[in-house]
Amino acid sequence: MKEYHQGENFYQKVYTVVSQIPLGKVMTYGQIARFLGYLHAARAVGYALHLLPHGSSVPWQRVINYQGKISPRSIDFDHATVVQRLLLEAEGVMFDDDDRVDLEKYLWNPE
DNA sequence: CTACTGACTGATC
DNA sequence: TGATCAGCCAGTA
Repeated sequence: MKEYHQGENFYQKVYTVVSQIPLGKVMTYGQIARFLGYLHAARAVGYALHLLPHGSSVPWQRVINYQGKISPRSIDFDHATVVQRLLLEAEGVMFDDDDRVDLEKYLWNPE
């Protein structure tokens, strides 16, 4: 039996990886997907985080896109994106003039 | 089961 | 360097 859609297992893996991102470090959606064995499941990773409730112990703010920028989710109510940047800055992550972070410096590579 | 969407990425223009 | 198109995975209609 093939198990193409991992379902909740996939989400759990995403949460587990994100939870292991050290403070002051960040990861990209694609990197997480590849780490889990999915080469192009970056969108699914973002979906998993989007389902994450507030108050969760998962540091969702440390997950950004490959450009090093925070992905906009709602043009109408993007308060979360602002909060995400503030949280990262509070952790020591510096944003440049283009609102991007230096992935070469802050990207965390899981073992 | 098919179609569309979404916190993405990589290739092309 | 910046915008556009297509591909991929999971979820919902």
